[in-house]
Amino acid sequence: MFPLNDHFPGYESIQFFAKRYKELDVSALESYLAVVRVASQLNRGAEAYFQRMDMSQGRFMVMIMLLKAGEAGLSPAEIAQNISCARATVTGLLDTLEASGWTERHADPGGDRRSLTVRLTEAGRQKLDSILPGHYHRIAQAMAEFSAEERNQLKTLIQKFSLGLSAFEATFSGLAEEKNSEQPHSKKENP
Amino acid sequence: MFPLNDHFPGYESIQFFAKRYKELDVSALESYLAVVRVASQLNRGAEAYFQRMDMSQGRFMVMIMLLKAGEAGLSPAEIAQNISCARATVTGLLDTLEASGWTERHADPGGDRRSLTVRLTEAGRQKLDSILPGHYHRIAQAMAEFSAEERNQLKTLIQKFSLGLSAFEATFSGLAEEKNSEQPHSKKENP
DNA sequence: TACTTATTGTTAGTGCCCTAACTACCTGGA
DNA sequence: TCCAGGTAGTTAGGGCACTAACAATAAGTA
Repeated sequence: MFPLNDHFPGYESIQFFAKRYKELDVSALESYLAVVRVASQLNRGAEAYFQRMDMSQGRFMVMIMLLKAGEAGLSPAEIAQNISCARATVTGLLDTLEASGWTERHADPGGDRRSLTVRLTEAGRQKLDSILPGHYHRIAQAMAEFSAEERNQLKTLIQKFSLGLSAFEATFSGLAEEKNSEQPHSKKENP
Repeated sequence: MFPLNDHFPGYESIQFFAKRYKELDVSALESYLAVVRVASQLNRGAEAYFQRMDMSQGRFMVMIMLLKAGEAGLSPAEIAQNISCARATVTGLLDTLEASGWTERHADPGGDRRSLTVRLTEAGRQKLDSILPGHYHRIAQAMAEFSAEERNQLKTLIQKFSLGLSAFEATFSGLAEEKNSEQPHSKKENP
């Protein structure tokens, strides 16, 4: 009923590709695909939830950051860095958020006339109060069957996986790009 | 150097939110965020790799499915189902793939004049041969430090997590939608 | 057989995020 | 002091995947 997608990379399927490509490490691919699959499921689920709340993942992340920043606020550039997206993307997100009345742009109190300070409005805080409990509930439910030890194991293994990925990416993007300051895409982390 | 994004949901950050929202299950959220973070990293990495190869994740998945299908080919509707995307999306992907000469649409041999059969061309197969070894190499590298047992643990825990997610989604999307045949979004699974 | 209902692939239009290119502004060395 | 070079936010334009609606065709039923 809800098997996201059973067709795809089932065991026989992996065998098929393993025969054709000797670089394929079967058990590595199995774990990898399991993670990818859950990633997709996660993303889909979150997107659906946020959509029901008249919200998007990107806008949500901005609001989360601003809630945490409090009165001090954040500049668009800081937001972009924190949620790992392009500055231009933040402009768009803020336009939408501001149209809804959930954030405000103010002149930088520090006197840099290029810079802005963005703050959550009271309405914005209330919006988050209407979204976050359900969000956290979803997450708690998803992990309900996990023992404390399992949670730790999962976290640890995933982090190790992340390290493995990073290390590898680093080696060869290091050659090609070397110095590519403006950090591009990536995204999707929501407390 | 490559910490994707350290700013975001660090431990102190979670405490901050835990104070504000009692629904928040700290250890659940920690594991959840670890997965989400890796998901993002994964996606970003794959996207970067495919882009370098003049390819996109969606088009790649279509080609993978077609390679597996062989001479029999697949209809656009089947492709959509297999990779969990909308039929309209497949139309677009096939337009692009066809323009590159990697796939072809043929009249359905079964005689259903609504339906098409899509097949990989020889050039398409060669394209895959130029992409997949690197792709599998990436994956093998990422998992290189994992013992057989760790790979299994990771896979098992992730699958359990997936089940937890599904079970929960099912309960309340069951109420609202009930009968929403045309399966929408989701995506991102590539062997 | 005629009629209703379902399915196929496509088009049109939307949202989100990206890159590239700008203007305005700041900063640090000749 | 002046000016070369960096940084802030924005605009313009593109890619990809989605939904909604469509015409053509198939299948099920009275």
